Amino acid sequence: MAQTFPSLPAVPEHAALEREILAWWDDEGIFDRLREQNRGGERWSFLDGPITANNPMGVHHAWGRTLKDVFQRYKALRGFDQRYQNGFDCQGLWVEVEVEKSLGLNSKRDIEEYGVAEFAARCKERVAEYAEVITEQSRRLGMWMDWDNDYHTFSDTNISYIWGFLKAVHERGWLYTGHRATEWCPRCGTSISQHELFAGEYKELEHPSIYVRFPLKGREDEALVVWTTTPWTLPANVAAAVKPDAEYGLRDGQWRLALEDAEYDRKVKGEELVGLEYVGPFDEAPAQEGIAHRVIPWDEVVLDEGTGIVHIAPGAGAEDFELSRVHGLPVLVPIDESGRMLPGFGPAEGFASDEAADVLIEDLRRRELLVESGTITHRYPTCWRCGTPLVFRVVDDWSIACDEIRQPMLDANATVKWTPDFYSKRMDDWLRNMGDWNISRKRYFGLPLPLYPCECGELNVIGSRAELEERATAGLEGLQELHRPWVDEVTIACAACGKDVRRIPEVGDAWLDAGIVPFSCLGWNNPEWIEHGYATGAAQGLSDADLPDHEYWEKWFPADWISEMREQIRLWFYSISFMSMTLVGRSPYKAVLTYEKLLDEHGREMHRSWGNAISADEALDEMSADVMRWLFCEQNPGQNIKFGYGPAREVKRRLLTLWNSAKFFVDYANVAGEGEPGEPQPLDRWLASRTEQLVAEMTDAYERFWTPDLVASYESFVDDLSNWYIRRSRRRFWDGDAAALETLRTALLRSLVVIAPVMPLLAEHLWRALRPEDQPDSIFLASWPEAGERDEQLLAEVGETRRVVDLGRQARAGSQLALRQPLRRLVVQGAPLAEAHADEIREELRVKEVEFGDVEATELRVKPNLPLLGPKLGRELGAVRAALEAGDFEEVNGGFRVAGRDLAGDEVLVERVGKEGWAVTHADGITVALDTALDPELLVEKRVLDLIHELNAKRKEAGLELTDRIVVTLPASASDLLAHEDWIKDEVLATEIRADGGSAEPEIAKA
RNA sequence: GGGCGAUUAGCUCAGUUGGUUAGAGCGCCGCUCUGAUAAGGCGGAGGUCCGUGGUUCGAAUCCACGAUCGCCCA
Repeated sequence: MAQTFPSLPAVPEHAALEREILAWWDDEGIFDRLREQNRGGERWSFLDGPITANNPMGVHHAWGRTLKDVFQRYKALRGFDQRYQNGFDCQGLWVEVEVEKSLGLNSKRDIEEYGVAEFAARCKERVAEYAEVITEQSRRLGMWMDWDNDYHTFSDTNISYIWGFLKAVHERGWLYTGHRATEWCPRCGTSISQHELFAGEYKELEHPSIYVRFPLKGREDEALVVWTTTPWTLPANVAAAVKPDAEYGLRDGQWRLALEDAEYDRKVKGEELVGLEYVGPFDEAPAQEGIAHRVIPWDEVVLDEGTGIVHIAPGAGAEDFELSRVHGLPVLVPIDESGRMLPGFGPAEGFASDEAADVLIEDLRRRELLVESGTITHRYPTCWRCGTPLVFRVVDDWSIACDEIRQPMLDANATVKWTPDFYSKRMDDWLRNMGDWNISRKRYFGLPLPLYPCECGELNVIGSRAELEERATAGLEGLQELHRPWVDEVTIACAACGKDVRRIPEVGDAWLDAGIVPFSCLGWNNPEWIEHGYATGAAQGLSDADLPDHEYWEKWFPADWISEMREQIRLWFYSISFMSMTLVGRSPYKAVLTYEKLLDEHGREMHRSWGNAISADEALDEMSADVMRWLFCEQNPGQNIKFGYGPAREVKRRLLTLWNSAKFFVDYANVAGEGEPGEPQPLDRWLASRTEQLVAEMTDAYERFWTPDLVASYESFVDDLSNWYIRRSRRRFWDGDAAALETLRTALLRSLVVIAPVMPLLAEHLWRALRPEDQPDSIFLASWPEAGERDEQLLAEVGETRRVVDLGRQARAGSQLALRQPLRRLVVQGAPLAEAHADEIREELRVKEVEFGDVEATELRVKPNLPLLGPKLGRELGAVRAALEAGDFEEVNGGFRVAGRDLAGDEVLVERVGKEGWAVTHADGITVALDTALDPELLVEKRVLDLIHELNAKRKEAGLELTDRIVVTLPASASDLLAHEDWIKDEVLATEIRADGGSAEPEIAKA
């Protein structure tokens, strides 16, 4: 081996070597070369779900991005042509809120005063800034993507494709508008969806707690008493609900739920109150004009708080709204988007809903309708973005009816291969339960919904930018991009009556933006390829992405594989599937890898305020990219990962074994120079087979998208490599045996290729240190090592041999005899495969002789071979087992007679225990017996070995090189050891040994 | 209320088609090897395999019911 290798430091400096490799990849254009190499090969279509370009990436993103990169790298090593387009999610409320924060804007009114055009510019700048940050972090993680060709969901191209989808939806008759009761954030001025509600906090808040009289009509001096903590909802009251089967009592002119031990003037069932009319609390307000207030029945009336009579305001409560549908009640919405009382709603108009309380209470008191007034502290939901307490509103929303697409989506899901597979059931469950898709948001920087309803009743839906330009009657000249405010200036002619119509002001749900990606990025229905055609509108200047033609879409749709976290079942997986099923009736993906949530290493959520959050930058610096990737790959994706520096330290230590093995090779290969190749050994063939086994296991795990098996297989391989092959072969390396070195190097190189997708940087570094000159300079340009033939017999033999050695070590440990004490004999029974490896067992256990045969032990232990005897004996097995355990059996020519049955030799497992003067151990049917008798020769050899050990320790202490020769001076008392002079010289690289030393200790000097 | 997961050593987790004494890593204690190792090896302590029933010759594993935790839906 003429090559010399750059020496490796004792431990890897991960962060430094990673930066070096990243820079080298850039300098050499390795990624470009890889794509060039695979161009035109078989396709493997990956589709990247967009990451929100709104903040730096978090460690939880790094998990997903690691998985994506692992499988793209694997497929690339196998020569697949792939798309590497990264995606950024660019518009919607997430971006708006961050921009508002940075600008100090506090409401929609603030935004409008700031200027919607200016605001859009700031949003765009924020996206550009964080797209760059995330890109840099992703590169640092080792992710290979086509970074200048990202797709941005706010491009006009993307928007135009979504318009096409919405038009298709409308043509199918699925698009409708309607009322909806929703939690509402008065600061953000938009509704809070259910999942956003859970993301927010319930805070302990103090609110008014008041009891109000509702005088009954036609019953002088009788009134219902209701309780509320939201006085601002009273001007919207239209009904009062009672529980029909509960008892109510009248006392002092007030109807309330009847208490058991109280006296009343009259008691009735709730149902008797139903239908009564009453005077509402703010009947004089214009909004209340013409409203008949009556008592309605409701089984869900809460009886353990309040008065058992519930004030119903369908425009200000979810349950109230539902009741309004059942009972045909009018819906009055008393507050505007910012939570202010609307004109016409009584004395507090113009006040914010929480500030209205005092005014309203005072007004009620003046009119003698107030029974009681106090405060209550309770848990109340707040906005997850800004912490503002939420209110209820009924709003107009646009939705897509989903009943017709439900079954097709379920059918499509049945064709998808999910990993882990139980997520498939979750997707089914979501699809079976999914409600209509609410697509409108009352905000600014988002997808402009292309809906132009006309007074004449026609709903015009524009299907593309081109169509907009065609039908526009004004406003086109200022249309710099398909965003507000510019797009709002464009009017079109109504298709039905020809009148000018305007767009609705709403923007779209961000999942429309992401869901169209399988079409917009791949050029669906696009007649000709447009260079940089994706970099339109707000995306201009941020990306060079082309808009490919339809032929391209045919090639790359559907995706062979996608991977995102489990939330995406009801988000991205759902939206791309919905849109694909609508447009082309096919699932947009064939296989999915989904993963759970990232927690800190103790299993708590990461929170900046708890001090347990780890940023991606910090993690990349402190634990390094490879180690992070290793942690992510080690994790079962179906379970939450506990991520932190503790687990990272463990990984670093385990990677050290690989490093040490590589370093061992480098050190000895350099010393050996052009050493003579020694005889090929069975152990070499074993390592080659073991490597093929690794390749097969790894290939299988990649094909199953199951990363934990990658890590497990690799760690087990490295353990075998280091603790069996290298340790067993050290003497050959010392001798510079080229066959051993080459065997080790081949195994290292092949194993590095198969682990490279998991830890690309370290693998590349070691590849570069070890690669033969005729191999590619980057590991990623090497090809996948197709698993070759392996000698299963040999693998089994070595497995059994190691088993015997383990048992032998246990026997030695039990006998208190140090391993440096040579022994005469080891007898092995029940391990026929190990027989060919007797020499290795002899060396490992330092015995003179290994004998395969019967251990003549004083006691036999016989156990039933259950897989055989279980089915055969059935219920009788218990008796046989008990008899064997009790020792109640006799040996009959190779088999055993027990409990009246004859058992053949293979139907039992025989172990032998206890023998005078022998140390015996057994497991799994293997028994080893170690002769512990010592004799003078063995005792001297023990002293020689002790001496060798001592001298080598001194060499190390003195800092001698591996090749330095020494002169040894022994104390005179050790002169008898000179009988083994040559042996000692050989082991400690001595040129001379004298036994005339005056000191009690042996001494060494450099020769 | 319905659906989907999880529950195994102090901690983090494996556990194949149901099979003999349920494993690994970390941590703790003791011993030990070393011409690569900051490592490695061996042993020890540490287990109600969430619980209760059932199927079976045999259950951590399969079935039923329940508990706790997490997620989704209502």
